[in-house]
Amino acid sequence: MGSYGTSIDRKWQQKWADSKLYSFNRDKVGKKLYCLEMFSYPSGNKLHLGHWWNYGLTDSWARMKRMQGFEVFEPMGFDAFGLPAENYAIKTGIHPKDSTMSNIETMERQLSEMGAMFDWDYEIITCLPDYYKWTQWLFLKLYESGLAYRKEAPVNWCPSCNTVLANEQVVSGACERCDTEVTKKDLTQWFFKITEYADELLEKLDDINWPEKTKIMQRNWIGKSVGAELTFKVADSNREFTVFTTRADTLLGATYVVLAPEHELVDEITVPEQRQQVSEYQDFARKQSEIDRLSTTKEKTGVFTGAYAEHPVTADKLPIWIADYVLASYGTGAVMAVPGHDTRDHEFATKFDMPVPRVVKAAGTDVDDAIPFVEYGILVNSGQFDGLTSDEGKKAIVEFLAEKGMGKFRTNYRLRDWLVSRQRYWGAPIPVVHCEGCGIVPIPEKDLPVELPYNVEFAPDGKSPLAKSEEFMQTTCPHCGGPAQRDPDTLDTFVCSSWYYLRYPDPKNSEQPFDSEWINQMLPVDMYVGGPEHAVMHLLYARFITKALRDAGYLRFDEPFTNLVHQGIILGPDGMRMSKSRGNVISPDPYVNEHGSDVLRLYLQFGFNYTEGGPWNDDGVKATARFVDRVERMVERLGELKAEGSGHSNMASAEKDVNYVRHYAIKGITEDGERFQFNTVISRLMELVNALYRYDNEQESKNVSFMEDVVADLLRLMAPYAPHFSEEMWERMGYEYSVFNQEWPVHDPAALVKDVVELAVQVNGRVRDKIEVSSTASEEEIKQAALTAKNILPYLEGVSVKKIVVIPKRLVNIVVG
RNA sequence: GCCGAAGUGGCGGAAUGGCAGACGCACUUGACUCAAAAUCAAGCGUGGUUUCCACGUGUCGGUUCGAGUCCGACCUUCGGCACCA
Repeated sequence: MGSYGTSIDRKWQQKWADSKLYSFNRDKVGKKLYCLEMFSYPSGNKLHLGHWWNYGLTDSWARMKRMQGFEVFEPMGFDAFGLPAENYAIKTGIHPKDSTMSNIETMERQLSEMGAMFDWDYEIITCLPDYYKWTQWLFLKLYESGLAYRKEAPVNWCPSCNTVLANEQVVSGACERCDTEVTKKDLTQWFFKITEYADELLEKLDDINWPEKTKIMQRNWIGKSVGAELTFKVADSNREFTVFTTRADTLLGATYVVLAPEHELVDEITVPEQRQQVSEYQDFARKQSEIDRLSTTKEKTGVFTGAYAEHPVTADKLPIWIADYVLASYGTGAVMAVPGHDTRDHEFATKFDMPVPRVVKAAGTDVDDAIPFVEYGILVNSGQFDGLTSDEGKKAIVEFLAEKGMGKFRTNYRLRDWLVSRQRYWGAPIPVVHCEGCGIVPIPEKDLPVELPYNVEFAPDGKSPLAKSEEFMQTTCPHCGGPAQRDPDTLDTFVCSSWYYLRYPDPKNSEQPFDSEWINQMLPVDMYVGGPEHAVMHLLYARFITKALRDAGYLRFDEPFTNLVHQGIILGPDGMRMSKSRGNVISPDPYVNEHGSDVLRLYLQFGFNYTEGGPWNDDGVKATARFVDRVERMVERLGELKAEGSGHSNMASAEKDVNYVRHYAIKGITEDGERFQFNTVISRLMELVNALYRYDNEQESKNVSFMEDVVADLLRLMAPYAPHFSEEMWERMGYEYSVFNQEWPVHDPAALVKDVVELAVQVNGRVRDKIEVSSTASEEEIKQAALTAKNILPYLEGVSVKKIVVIPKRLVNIVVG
């Protein structure tokens, strides 16, 4: 057994700390590389393998960058507000602050044992007043910019617990605590106007180096659609409503209209005889989740209101229905139904026995094809618009209505404004007061933070916990000095995490959230690494906040994260997501204690694909422990050989072979490490070690100084991936501290040129023989060698050669027929 | 349901459209050992008539001299769906 283990981990962790090896040198900001890992949420009491997977492996990437000459900034902190701590408090009576701070302490210890380059001088914890003071400041800036506003919005409501539920707490339509059926309730809540930035959020995706799939998801989430808003009058009434449509060309095919069950007009227009049915249907819709409502396979439902709308062109009477497939939150909450040309409308009309006229036909056909026909084509049965193409028709119809003030072109987004109010305790208080005389009054910046009181009642009883704290609620109006009440809600924790990357480089600043001059040098983040579960929401919110602060004059860059990588997810051994309730959470501690931190790190790197993850299985941990021992034995062996003092100094073919593997490894490790492909990095290290062993075993007389050069390169290459161990070996080789101050090796292309290369020879795509040719052979020489290869000749008898494809250094394919 | 991915030996996983299975695990055999462990060496996709041949990357079809890789349809699993973070 080798000597590597936790005592070597401790030794180097201590030395790194004492020598401040990883302290960020502000004078070198010109060479800065801001490497950020999504910070941890301290809900469980311990770090699990998923954290290691994210932080440990990204740290290896950052270490390589450091050796390549970058001044690496790699901070760590905690996203400490949130629902789980509050639920835990309701269950156990332990205060969220106490449980959170104690979890953080444990996690800090475990993170130190990982041996990452975190500079703890820059730690941030979002639930502490010196951080959330600035989260509140952010709210005020958005408010000043007109980007924060209040409106009514529904929340999940449990009538039995009398409380607001998170989506997570609703289990198949029922409250997770008491199993009562969950309904919706409207509350006035704060929103951030992210939709104002919809276009920029869409366009600037082109400028950032993110996984393409993430960009696609964001594009789809924003969901830009270009269309028109058309106005319909309610018959025999002075009321009217607008619909959003991308297919104004099909307007003449509209046979009815549908309002969302929540649409404000529904109660006003419903005729008495339909009232009961309508209100029952509204209840039904209220209990459904949005995902259910958007299902395209479930049977369509809906109810007639008894009222009619006037068709804006023909003045025909169109029945007004309500149906759950129309959402209040998208477009105008109302649609014109064109069953001949829309799949959902078609299903609905068929079910309720309504006519299905056709107003668009495929260009160049007389016979109509599928119904509904959802493609573009030529307008028919559309009166004055007949014969126009769909594109021309859209334009003509909207312009025709626009003249009458009943239509306009309009772009609509699927993206909705960001609801930031939470009726919970464990979050940053919203920094406004409600004054009877002055209305909503923001707290002046100098009075921040609005501190979260420690003593409150968490029990769910229909009120925000803060609303029950008199001491917190009663205050004076900063404007008129009269009595006022604080806002009892707290901010969504996504607000805390939407700007933390701006605080990290300047975390102790008590005058401002950050020094703009400094932050404009340190940002944007050069590499951001976190889970794919954050592909849309967190990343979109952070991008929005960056843009909002830029426009408020605090930042000079447009995008917060230049490069992004998503690590995959390490599942429990059962293939399910690790969770306390499933009892499949794997702790890194036993592995660290038994084998040392680096063995776990190496195994995670070697055993999985970083962007895919997979179920945990520790069968291979022993293998990486063995690899580490193998390297240690090679270092010892080299010591013996040096002591013997024998050997030679030639670079003969045996040395050249080792040198090839060495430079192949340097090239591969540099390239694969760069793109987070750690499993092949470790493979290349193993191949290099295997080559050294083969050389040592097979060569009677060895070139010891050459071997030492190779081992030195091996340790440099291995250092990012096994930092404690490599540092120890580096010291044992008698080299100067620290291996992390060494320059990253660069491969020599000449060492990778082979004199003779082997080519596969195929006949009609099947490998039939192999030939060896000089690496400088011409295409003609290669063809001749292939055509005369021993095993090829039988395949050429009685057929003619039609074509020969030569792929240099790979293969020759002889096509015969 | 919608959006986005992924499916390769007994297992983890490699493969700029170019010899599928690198590197490991497990297993088998040999060396060393009184023995075991450790270590070292060799073998290891399936089938067959075994210097060779056929088959083989979720399923079916297509493009190509050549497809794990590109295209179309489908199946399964995973991530997200706006109050878990």
